[in-house]
Amino acid sequence: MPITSNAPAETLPLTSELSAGLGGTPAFSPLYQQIKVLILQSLQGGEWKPGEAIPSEMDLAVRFRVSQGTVRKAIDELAAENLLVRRQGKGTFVATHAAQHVQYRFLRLLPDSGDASTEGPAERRIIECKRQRAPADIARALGLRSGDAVLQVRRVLAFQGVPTILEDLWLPAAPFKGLTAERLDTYRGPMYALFETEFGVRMVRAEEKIRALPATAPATDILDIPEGTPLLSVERIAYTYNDLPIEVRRGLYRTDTHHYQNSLS
Amino acid sequence: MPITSNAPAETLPLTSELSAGLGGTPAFSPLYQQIKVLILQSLQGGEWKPGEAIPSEMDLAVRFRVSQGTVRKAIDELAAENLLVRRQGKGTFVATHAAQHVQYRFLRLLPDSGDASTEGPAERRIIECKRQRAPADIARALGLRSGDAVLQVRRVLAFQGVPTILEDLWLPAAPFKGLTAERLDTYRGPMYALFETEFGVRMVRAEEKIRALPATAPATDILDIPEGTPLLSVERIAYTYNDLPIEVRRGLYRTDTHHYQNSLS
DNA sequence: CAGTGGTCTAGACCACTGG
DNA sequence: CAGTGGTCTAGACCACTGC
Repeated sequence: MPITSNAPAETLPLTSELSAGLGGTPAFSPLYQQIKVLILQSLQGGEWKPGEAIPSEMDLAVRFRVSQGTVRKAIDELAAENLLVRRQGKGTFVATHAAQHVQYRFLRLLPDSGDASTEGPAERRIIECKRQRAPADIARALGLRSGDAVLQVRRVLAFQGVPTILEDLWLPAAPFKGLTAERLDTYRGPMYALFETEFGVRMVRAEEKIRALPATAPATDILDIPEGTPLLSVERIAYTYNDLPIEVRRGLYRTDTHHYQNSLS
Repeated sequence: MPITSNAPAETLPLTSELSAGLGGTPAFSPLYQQIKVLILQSLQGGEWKPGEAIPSEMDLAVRFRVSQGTVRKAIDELAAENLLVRRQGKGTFVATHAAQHVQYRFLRLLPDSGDASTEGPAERRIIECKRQRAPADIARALGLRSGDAVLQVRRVLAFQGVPTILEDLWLPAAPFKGLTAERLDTYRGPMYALFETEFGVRMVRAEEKIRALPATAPATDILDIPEGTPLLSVERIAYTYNDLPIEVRRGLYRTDTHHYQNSLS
């Protein structure tokens, strides 16, 4: 047990300290959970960047003054949450939205026949990217004060020439200072990969609310469909480390040749 | 290592035997994976029924002649797949669709405001349950020959008096022999729980394809909505053990007061 | 209090990767 | 070949449950 450590290790994980809170719940936290938090902090602080390898399990065990098995369990959980990727014989790497074998990790829309690979990459077009005051609902979702500055992006995704997705995004202006339509247009690769490399913001997980809605004003033109055509409305809130909401995205999906795929278990 | 076992243990897990396949791939399989398969077979064979406790880790370790840690890792994975449920201090239990704190584990439709608990349980009405020959697409999805007998069930779910979901189900007739509208009507609890207790069929996972469609003939009447109203079309294939498809379900969801909720990571 | 799952360790060995 | 993650073991101890 690393409890008796006196040499300056790192941030000493101490079960006893954590347990010694105020009256309430004992708040017992296993060692590996504490290690997990420490690793998380290093990820968050940018000590290891997306795509890079983190130190080996043995190195981390020495650094945190615990056994390899304990580090292992911490990494196991982080890998299960898709924050880290293990590769036998090579190392453990920080997950990234770039250079993954799937183009868009959070996009669940697939072509009805054949697989996505036969379809080729989506064609993207940025319609606008402007700075504005946050509407009340967006501010609430992002944890901002109503009226705080946000960036709004509108874009279209097309598959094989057919415009299929119209999306509006809202991002807090502060962390994304300098984001322009030009930059979005010229970047090759997923938008979330650009966010990682340019702004150090990594999208970790997201929640989506899905509804069926009739097509109205701007969507009918942009997606070239008759008014009232049923569309899939996908409202996403994406979170970065520490469950901090960092993006609101509202998408309208045509589902005449594609479908939203979901796995339940 | 249990390789040298000569006393009749159970079904001796032998890495070497598995590796000794034909030329092709070496097909190395860790011990814990082999234990996992053995546990899976016991689940499948009904040795432990849904809701029951399986033997303790130590008992299983003795039975399979491996260490507790190896059994533990096998159970960990089965628990991660929602086939088993661990309860500290009590034991490990076979997962069940009955008596879970969520009413329908596979239903992702939630009320827009408030949580599902404030809404109360769904009211259910069976419209029909008939035996027929499988249409080609259903037969294909279920791995049957076209024309094989299937049961078709049509039902409506209503929330607070508002009919919201119209569902059609197809089940292979053989395993569900004796299923009637009467039985479905009188059963209290999720339909999947009835399938477990009455027919020994446990739904393990499912895939859903989601689209937006305009309401047409039967749905307009049953859900009491105008023709053309956008509805969420949810096509589900549910699988039992061994990835065997066992149910096709086509649902039409009203999403004016509810939404389909999904988590991405 | 006994029995269960949960944590932690230490050490041995295996499988995979790349130089 | 060395270095990495992956497997397996054995044993000690902890936390939770229910009798």
